[in-house]
Amino acid sequence: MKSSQIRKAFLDFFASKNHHIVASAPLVVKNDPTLMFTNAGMNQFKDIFLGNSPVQFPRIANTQKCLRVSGKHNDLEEVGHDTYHHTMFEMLGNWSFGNYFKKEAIEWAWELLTEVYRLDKDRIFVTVFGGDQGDGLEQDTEAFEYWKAIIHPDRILFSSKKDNFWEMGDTGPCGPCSEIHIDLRSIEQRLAQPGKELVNQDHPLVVEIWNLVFIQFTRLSNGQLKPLPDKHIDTGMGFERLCMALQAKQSNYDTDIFQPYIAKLSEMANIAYGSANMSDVAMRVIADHLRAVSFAIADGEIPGNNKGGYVIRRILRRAIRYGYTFLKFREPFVHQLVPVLVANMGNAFPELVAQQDFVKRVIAEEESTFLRTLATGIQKFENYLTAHSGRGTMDGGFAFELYDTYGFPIDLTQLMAKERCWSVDMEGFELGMEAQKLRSRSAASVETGDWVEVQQAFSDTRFVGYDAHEAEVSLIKYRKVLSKGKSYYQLVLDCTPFYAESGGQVGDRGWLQANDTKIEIVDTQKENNLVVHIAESLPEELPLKFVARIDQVKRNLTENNHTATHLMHAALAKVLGSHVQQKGSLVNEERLRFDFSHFSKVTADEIEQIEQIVNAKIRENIHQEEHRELEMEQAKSMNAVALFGEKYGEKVRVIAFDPQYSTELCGGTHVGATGQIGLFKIVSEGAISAGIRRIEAVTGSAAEEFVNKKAKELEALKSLLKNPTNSVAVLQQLLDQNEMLRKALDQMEKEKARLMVPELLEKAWEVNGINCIVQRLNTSAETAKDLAFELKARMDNLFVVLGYVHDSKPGLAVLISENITKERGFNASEIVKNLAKHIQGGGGGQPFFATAGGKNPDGLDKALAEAKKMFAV
RNA sequence: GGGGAAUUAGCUCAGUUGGCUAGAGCGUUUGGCUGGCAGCCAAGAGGUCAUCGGUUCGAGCCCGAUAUUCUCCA
Repeated sequence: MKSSQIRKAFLDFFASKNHHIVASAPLVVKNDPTLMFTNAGMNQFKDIFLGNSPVQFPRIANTQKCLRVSGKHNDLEEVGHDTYHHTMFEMLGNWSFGNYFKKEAIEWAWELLTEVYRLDKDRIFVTVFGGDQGDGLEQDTEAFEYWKAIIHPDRILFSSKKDNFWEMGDTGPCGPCSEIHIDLRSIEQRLAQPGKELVNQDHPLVVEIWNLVFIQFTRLSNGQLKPLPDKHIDTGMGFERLCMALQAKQSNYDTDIFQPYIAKLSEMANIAYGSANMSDVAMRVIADHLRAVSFAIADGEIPGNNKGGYVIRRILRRAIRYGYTFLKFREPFVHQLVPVLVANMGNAFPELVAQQDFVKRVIAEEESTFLRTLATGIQKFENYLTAHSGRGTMDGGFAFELYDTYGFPIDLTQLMAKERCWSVDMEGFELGMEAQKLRSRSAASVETGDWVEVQQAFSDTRFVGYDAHEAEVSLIKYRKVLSKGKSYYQLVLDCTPFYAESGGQVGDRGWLQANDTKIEIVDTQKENNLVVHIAESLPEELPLKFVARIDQVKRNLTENNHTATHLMHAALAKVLGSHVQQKGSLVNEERLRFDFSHFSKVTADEIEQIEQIVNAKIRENIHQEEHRELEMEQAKSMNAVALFGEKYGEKVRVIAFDPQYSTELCGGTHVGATGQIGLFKIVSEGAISAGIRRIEAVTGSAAEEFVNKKAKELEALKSLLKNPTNSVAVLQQLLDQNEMLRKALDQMEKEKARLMVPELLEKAWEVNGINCIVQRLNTSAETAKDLAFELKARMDNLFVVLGYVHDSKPGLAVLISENITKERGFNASEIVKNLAKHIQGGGGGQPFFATAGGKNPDGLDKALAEAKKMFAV
């Protein structure tokens, strides 16, 4: 069975059991402060489990792309070294939200595995939760009974809380689970040791393939468990492992999910897979990481230096590093695998096909950046070895600096050191690392208190802000949050006119008022689907009912910018082409910022065209067309623009300004008619990373101010230039002229020095074969220096002391022919220091030439006199 | 969000306790030599040492701010 068929069979099976099949959520998580990437199939249903969102379909199944780089069983550094760890993987899952429970979950799992996939029943073992004293929980006899009806009790194992009790986090929904394991060893091995003994022992061929979680409790922050009124099923089956089992392979990497990349890599590197351990590891690493990185980029997470972007960068760089070291690639290579990936997975994940070029380009760019980083690191490394030759051990601090500051991988440092028979002080390295981690952690801790529930029976905050700017609301719950020594409160209301930050539009500000108490709301945000109103302080007595009113001025200005963003998005596609995809957006009351995929600078001409189109649309005063509750299919038929990497619900909202021109899926708020925007003006355009440009723009009075300021600046410049007809040419001429004059002046100074030379040479006197010149001048330090060097060129065996006063500051220059410094032991630096005492200064230089400056011009003659004394006739 | 670094010629980079008339290789220009490959020799041009301010007799170097870029951690 091919992997694509295996995936399809799963979805078909659960569809036949009345499950609604949903698309995989994006890999990149938005609106959840605790999570950067989707790391489990249940992520997109978290709000349903938490009770923040209503249940639309009680039965759901899907395949979900997931990414894990850390956690109890996942360390990035291990991926590729074994046969079954991955960064990105697919999780097949079926869900019940308050619908069926343990019986059906167990029976269907068995039916699918043994009747559809026809797995060998003798190879299957299951585990059941064995109870836990600390939590006061009995063993899960219910699950045990259901299993006993279909599988021999010998094959059922009871396991501890560690393995068989699932929790979402420190608090929240949780419950016992039941795992299905499969023994893929050969008959001989199975006879030699019963598979039962290897379950949960990290054996590569006795693996868990499916976890059935029975959510029946919620854990409170005091650690207690509270039974849930509605019980849920949450299952997850590792797709890659399932394929390994069904394709009778010994390793996930031997399945048709990974082999195409390995084959291609093997061809590119001209190294057969299986020929050497480390090259095999490298190929597995790259095959795995290629998938993770490509999917993340397609979902909008670009390699970068913080948050999710940094995770992606680390994964990609790890792939490059393995290719560099073990497959000897010296040019970007990972991006060449993207077409293979698209050919393989494009069918199941259309976003890959649509974004293929972009993904390829971003990866290629990151690859060449990293290869450059490696090159500078190698140079630093070599410099260090030369500077400390003979030591044999590299200082851990330096190794850390190489890693921390120059991004040079520590294992590469170790490898290169080993090749030279050096070692690396790893203790010192770890020390530096720990200090770094400590700093970061202490800077970013957030403490959240328990929710104080004021009212029950709550499903979803109703948003009324599209139509109203104020509303009567009641408080549902609130909590206190501590972050970086500051505390604030989060409030949840039954309904609200406050728009919560999302889709780039900032959250509303405003007030909650009840009789004489007034609470200021400084921001509104979303945590998953939960709308939280943020207040810096709360009154002692908290009323239950309020009038909620938003700051309307801020909202209006924000709407101007949001609508302008839509108009510009459409204009960009028109002017630049259809490859323009939104990659990020920020809309607040001051300006708008829009990131989009495009591979070259937007020219001044194009900017002008874009502004023209947008301003024309503003002047048309187009009325907003809003469709609040559309089926996704309907929206698509209207050609509404949707974003990759954005999770849309079953019902979507569509905003159009002239359906022929701009139609977008959007939850944000907009102007009633475009004329309100007044004026649109692009303020800046630039690159933000490979293949992504950023435009910032302003509207309304802010745009007016911007234009006026520019005009004033230009006026001021022109009037300084005496209002010429062609001010640019005049300015250029002025700059050229300035450069020319500067050089001419330089020449003059040198010339002046040269002219003084004969006169000075005449004043020279000779003592013991040394030609002495001591003279007071009226020049700058620069000229005196030139002069000294001119003299040196004309006369041998020279000893020169020149004194000068420039800008009412005295200075000295001492020059001695090099042969004399050596033969007679004179040192210009020491001499000048001595002489400088008379002018209250100090100085120094090389033995043959030194300068000094001072504060007291009156002492200059004294200094020169002393110089003369040294060589008195 | 918190650290560490970098910014010097068209490019890649040196510049060691502040004393520098700021260097190298590549590239470039000119002249000469030369039968191949990155040909050889000689001479030259090319720098407000990122920007602004400070310390100092003196700053490419020290201190502060800004900008841009790189990088690690969360």
